[in-house]
Amino acid sequence: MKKWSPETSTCSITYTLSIISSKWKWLLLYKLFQNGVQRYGEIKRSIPPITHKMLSQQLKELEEESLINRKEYPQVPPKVEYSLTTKGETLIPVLELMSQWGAAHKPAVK
Amino acid sequence: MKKWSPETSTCSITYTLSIISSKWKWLLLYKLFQNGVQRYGEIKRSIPPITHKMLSQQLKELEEESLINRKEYPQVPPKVEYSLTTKGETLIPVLELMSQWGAAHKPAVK
DNA sequence: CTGCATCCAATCCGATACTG
DNA sequence: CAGTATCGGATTGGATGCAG
Repeated sequence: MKKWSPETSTCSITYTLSIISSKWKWLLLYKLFQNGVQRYGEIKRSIPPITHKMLSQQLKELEEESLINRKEYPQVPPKVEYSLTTKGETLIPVLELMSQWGAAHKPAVK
Repeated sequence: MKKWSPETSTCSITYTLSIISSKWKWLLLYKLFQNGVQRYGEIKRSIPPITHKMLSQQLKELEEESLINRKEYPQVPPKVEYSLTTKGETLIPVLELMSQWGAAHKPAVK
C-alpha cells in the first residue's frame, strides 16, 4: 500500500496500518507465529501463491520494522532463518483474532 | 490489493485478508465503530487524507461484503447514513486490538 | 449532498535473469 | 539457497467533471 504519514490522523489504528499495510505482511507474521523459526524456502513453500520477489521484499520490510529477526548462517549454500521478534510477538493476539474471524465467517470449505 | 482466491491456502487468516485487504477498509470500519451511524460527508471530514473516489469505492465494497449498512433518505439534497452491520460488529475486537497495538507502539506524539 | 465516470500518473507485482 | 535487479503489463488511486 501507499506511503502514509501516521500523523495525518490522531487515530491510533492508523499507526498500526501504516506499519503493516499489506496482506502479505499479516500472513507472513501469522506463518512465523504458527510454525516458529523458519527458513526462507520453508516460508516460500508454505505460501504457494507468493512470488520470490514479494517474499524477499516483504520480509525485508518486516525486518526493518523490527517485527522479525533474520539470522544468517555464514555457510555455503546459505541458510537464513526468520522468526518473530519480541515486538512481533505482541501482534499475535491480533493475528489470532483475524484468523478466528476468518474461520467463523468463511464459506464452508468444499 | 489484488484479487485473491482464499482457496489458495487452507489458512483461515487468508480469508479475512481476502475480505478486508486494504488499509482504508479497516480504518472506515473503525471510524464507524467509534462514531456510530455517520453520513457520507461526516466520514469524509473525519479522514482528511481520503479522497472522494476512495471513500465511495471502499464504502461500496464494504457494503457488498455485508460489513456495513447503507441507508438512503429519498430527499433533496440526498442524505445517506452508514453503520456497521451485525457482521461488521464482529470485527470490533480486531479493530480494538489493532488500535491498542498502535497506541502502545507508535512513537510519542510530539 | 452523494455517487459515478474518465483521464492519467504512480505503483505494484509477476517473470526472468544474474550474483555470491 | 537466499537475495538483488530489471522490464513491462496490470492495477491503483488522485484530480476533475457531470448527474440526480
